[in-house]
Amino acid sequence: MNASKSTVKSAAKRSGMSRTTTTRFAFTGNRSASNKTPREINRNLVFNLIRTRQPVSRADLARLSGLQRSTVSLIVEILIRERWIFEGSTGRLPRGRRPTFLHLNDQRAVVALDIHTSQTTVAVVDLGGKIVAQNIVVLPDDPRKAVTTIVREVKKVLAKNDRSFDGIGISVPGRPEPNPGHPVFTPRLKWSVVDLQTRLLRATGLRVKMENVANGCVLSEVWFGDSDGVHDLVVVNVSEGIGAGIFVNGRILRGKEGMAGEFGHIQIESEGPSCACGGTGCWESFASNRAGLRYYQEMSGKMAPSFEALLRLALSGDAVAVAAIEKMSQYLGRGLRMVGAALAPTEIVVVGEITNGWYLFGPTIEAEMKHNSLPGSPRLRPSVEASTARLRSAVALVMNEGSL
Amino acid sequence: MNASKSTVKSAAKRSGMSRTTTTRFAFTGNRSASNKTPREINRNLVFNLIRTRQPVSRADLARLSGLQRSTVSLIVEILIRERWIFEGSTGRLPRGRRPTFLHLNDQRAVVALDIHTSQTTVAVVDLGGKIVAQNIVVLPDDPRKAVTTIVREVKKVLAKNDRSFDGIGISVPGRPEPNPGHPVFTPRLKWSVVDLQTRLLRATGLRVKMENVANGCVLSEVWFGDSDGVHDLVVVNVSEGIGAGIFVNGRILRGKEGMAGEFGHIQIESEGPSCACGGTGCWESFASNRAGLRYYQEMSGKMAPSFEALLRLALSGDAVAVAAIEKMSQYLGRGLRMVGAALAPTEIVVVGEITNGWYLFGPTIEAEMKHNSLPGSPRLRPSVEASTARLRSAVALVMNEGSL
DNA sequence: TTTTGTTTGTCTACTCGTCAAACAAATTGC
DNA sequence: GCAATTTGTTTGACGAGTAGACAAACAAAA
Repeated sequence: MNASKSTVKSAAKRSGMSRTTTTRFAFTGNRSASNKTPREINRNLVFNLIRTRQPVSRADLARLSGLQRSTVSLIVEILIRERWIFEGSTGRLPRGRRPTFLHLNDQRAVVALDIHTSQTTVAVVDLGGKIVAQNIVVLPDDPRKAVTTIVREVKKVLAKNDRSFDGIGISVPGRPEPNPGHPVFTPRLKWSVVDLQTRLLRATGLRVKMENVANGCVLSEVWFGDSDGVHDLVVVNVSEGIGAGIFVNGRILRGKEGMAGEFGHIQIESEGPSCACGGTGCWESFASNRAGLRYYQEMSGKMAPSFEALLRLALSGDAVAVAAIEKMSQYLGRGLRMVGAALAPTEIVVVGEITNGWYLFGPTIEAEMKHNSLPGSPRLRPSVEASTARLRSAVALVMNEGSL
Repeated sequence: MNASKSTVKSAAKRSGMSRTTTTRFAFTGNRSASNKTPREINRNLVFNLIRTRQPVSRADLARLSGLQRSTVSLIVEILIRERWIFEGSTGRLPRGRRPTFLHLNDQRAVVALDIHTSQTTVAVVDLGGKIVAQNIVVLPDDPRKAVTTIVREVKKVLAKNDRSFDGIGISVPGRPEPNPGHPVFTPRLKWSVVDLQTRLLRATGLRVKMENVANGCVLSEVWFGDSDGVHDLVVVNVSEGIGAGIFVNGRILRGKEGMAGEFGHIQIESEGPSCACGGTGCWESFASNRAGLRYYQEMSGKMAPSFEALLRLALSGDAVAVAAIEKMSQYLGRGLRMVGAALAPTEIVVVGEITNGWYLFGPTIEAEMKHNSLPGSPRLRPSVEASTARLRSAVALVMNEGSL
């Protein structure tokens, strides 16, 4: 009704005035915030700081977070009551009153499963990412027996380790999108991950979370990596196939039905070997471990028993093995350039067996990646201890509510 | 010190108990929240609801947002005081007391610039996305004069339109990452966008924001599109080159130095025409408008004056023109399959001249995209009125604080 | 016309959570 | 022993959302 009141006379002159209203609008999602919201946010913040900086005092937390000491104290009290952390000693000593140091409660742990096509690692990982126990199991061929074996091993490890278990985190090849109704894409497994999930839940009563290998490594990197301000990161997993985990804007990019990051099935040549996905010329048929094995066979006429064996050959000086992996590395680099152009992450981390020969093939991969690349080309580095990363991801999987 | 108190006896048994603690942890960024944070979030929420649902009553807003009516009233009071909205009439009438309807204040507006290599559109767009005035300017070749011309036209449009202007939003080809120190990537422009930015700021005193064309279209789609729950969206801009704007997890994916989405420079064949980026076999050298023109020349020996002309030829039945654009469409589809595999968005929107011939070439593009694609293949559609989308993006650019 | 039921928007009391400042406790240096 | 420094807690003020009561406004039925 009083719209006439808001008539503006001279637009150009008024423009200066309208700038006094500094507030603008952003998309903050479509969930409303209550007066409990700040506590939720700050609780997360404080917990993550304790996780990454432990041992740490309340005063330190206040300085790191920007919150008042009193607020930090209240939040810490809750975290202690809920057994996420506890008070302990040892740490940097300041001049004045001795601080009480806070530690992550490493009595809390998760069961971690790192599933490969043939073997599976069952482990216990504590809240701080330490691998407390570890057990490699070779699975039987029969799908039913495979699942039963895993369940048995999990129960064994639960009984043996006297901890408070929060859940089970599983790393699988493929895309086990957890939303109901959505299909599960795990072409390399002979048995059903959904089946495993329900049977584990029934057998243990624990929450079970599954995740793609590459996404898992991303979570590990983000939770346990020493880099603080990780905002962009792509993990490329090179094994039998190639898949990527994409971390941008503080979250994993999942995409429809969890299929984001399937760079391995992007066609990089119109002609090429046919791929399991039905297409031809997919990146992974040029740059995966299986491609390396194929090149070796083509070059030498002989067949290497496994990629690990081929890599050992190359590292011990076999020229043909080197040439085969070199060719694979070139294609790897070319594909990584594609990843860089698509996403422009600050960093690409390569996970897979080839990282064991990084000093030999890393330069080739990187050179090919940087060749003719656009500005903003990412840093490239091999993952340190991929197995650890995959197991550690279980902690993040089970604990993580939001950015899962 | 009292860590002994937290020792847990039987892990397997206790696991059930630990589930009572339902709260988990997420990454919520590293900024702490104050007790003003909920207001900030809810203010955004309410404003966006008014923007998309106007005219709308306070009671409706409460229902839509999940907030209490009293809370909504307080927020609305602020928004009215700050002149973002005003009370008016007309709207759906319920049984009981007549509601007061809230409208966006369409006296507030921005100047929108849609810059192409040769011509530029200067427009006034109000808060609701309505294009109030529009003026197409052909720029002189001389870089300095080009910038001067734009500044002059902006001043003219400011003087002519009696509104309260909040800023200037500019859509440019290239990647004008606004962070200081970062390089600006606009290879198709002969003059400096940074120069334009500072001169516009000095001449008008208004805030100036620049954005890549594709990202701009994303913003338009998200701000003014009728789809509510847009969470994944990729806009692929096909003109002289090819670039994509990526919207995931409620934000634009920018990447290092704003370079994310440069799919056009991904190599899809190892052999092919050399590209401006220095590489060979880039997608855009097979699927951009310029590729279409090249195909036509190769097929007919004749040269079409522009892609628009070529498209007109095709639409009027010229078989060679159809064949040329058909070939371009096949490559376009193949590249879109790549975009789908990389990001798995729910929807891909194509922007560019070719959308004017969608009924002819759309099916080819879509068929090629779906061919051998993975599960979770995206929907594909042409953008309606690309020029409008680009101009409207100015509003989002100027108003948007967070997801810019 | 009157009555009844519905809907809107405001008001008030209450709760939650952060902040700021004061304060006590603990520790080092002089 | 005393001052300076640092930690962690306590207290009150303030901002913000919730829940429920309330009056006003209106439509439909009596």
